[in-house]
Amino acid sequence: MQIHRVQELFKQSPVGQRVSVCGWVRTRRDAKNNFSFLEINDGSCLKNLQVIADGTLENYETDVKKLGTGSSVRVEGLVVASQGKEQAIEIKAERVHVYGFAPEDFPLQKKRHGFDYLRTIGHLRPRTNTFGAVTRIRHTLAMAVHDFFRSRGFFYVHTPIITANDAEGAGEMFQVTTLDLDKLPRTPEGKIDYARDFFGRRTSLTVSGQLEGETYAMALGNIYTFGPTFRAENSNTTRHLAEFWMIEPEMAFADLDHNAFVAEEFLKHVIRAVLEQNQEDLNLLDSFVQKGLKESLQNIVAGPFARMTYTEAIEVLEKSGQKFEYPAKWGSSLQTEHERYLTEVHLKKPVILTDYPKDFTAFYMRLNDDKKTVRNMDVLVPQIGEIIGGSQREERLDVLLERMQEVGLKPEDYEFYIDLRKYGTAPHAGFGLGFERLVLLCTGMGNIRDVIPFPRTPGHCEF
RNA sequence: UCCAGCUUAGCUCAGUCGGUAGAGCAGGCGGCUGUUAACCGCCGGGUCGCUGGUUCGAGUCCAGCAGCUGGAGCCA
Repeated sequence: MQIHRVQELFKQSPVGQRVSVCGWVRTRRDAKNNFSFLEINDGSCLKNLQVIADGTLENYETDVKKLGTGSSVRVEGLVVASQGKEQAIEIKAERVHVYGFAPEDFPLQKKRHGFDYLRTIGHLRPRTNTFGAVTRIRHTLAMAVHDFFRSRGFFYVHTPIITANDAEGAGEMFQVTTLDLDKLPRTPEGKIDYARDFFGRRTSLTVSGQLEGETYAMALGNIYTFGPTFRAENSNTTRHLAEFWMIEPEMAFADLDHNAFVAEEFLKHVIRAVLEQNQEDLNLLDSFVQKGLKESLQNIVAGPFARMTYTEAIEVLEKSGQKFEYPAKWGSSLQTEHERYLTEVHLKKPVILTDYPKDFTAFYMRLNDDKKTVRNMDVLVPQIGEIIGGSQREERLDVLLERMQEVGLKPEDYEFYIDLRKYGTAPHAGFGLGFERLVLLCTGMGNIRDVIPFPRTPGHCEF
């Protein structure tokens, strides 16, 4: 017999049809008249399916009356109009097969749990309403990312996970090695002999696919990557993970204005997808996790983002009359408190900040004519802060080499990157977006560890 | 890494002025009901994070340690 998904049953309301549903019992309520209500969740949607199981079932006393929260069942029966108010349809069971009981020590109760506790049972937390909703929204976002780029002619490029370059110094890297750490081979000078390592050289997990992505943009035009990245930073915050997924488009013959345009369109596209496809899940999160979530998402897609240069932003902050712990002044980086003031108080919407001082930006960002700032951008959104960082890349070989020297990078370590400027260079631009931060924004969840199925943070690697 | 806070039953939490621990939920038993985070009654359930100190007496005050959470920095 075909297995029906709960979401489909609610959508189609096939009253009178005989169906089969598999899922997990959320709660059982026994009625006196020798029957029980079972609420079954199969993960297809937030709502549970109500099942009427009565004493005529051969295993009513032996099995059905013992079904506790967490048990897994297959229910076969007739779809009928419900007499109750909370649902339009329910199943009158003709057969209830128990795959597995969940004993009384099942850690999830029918009540709400704290997210910290749920984090300690990461294998069971997907069975809660909130994590089901977050997982479905994460899925919608991932699909919408591919949908956005495909519909605009971008090619999906798989950049390497294991890398031999240290990208841009974007962060501390996890080393990849097969050397025996107890018996490290040494060179005559006493250094570790990486020539004898698996790849014959020192390698790490990637911190960004951007540099490799640029090589394909300089051939295929518009490309994007969407894959895992790794940073060994000792960051203990609600916005950082050691393993996270990043989306990095790169566009040939594009300048920063176009880059900003695409970034804004992109954010609006994926948020619209969630607003359209996850209404029930959003309602749950809006009422139990973050009040006003839907409204703030609608606010993001409603109007144009604000645009401002770094220099203008500093002026706004200086004139704000606001007392900051760190006063804003030209030449120093924007603090979290500054970003929050701009998006949440001053503008009350997302803002794209551009043209930061070169001193605290990456070497590959295109130098402006003032020689003091670069053509970069940060997209800041209320609550989350920086969600996108990007730039027009430095396509002029001589300027790039000068910048590398300035920040102490050796050209021989970036030969492939320099070749792109040497042979048929072209203006190009791109940005990077932390996928989990996007999920945070769209779910209203407060901690990034709760929007990725298996979070990795300093001192924590379960499963 | 720095700063602050928290740690009491399986879970969520209360615990006053320092006087040897309480509720709800979950679990068991019974009742009631087309119920819907069902409801009512009864029962079982505790190394109060760990170590030490102050005190006649510490869940409560002090110190150290551990874990967790939040904020900051680094960033996506």
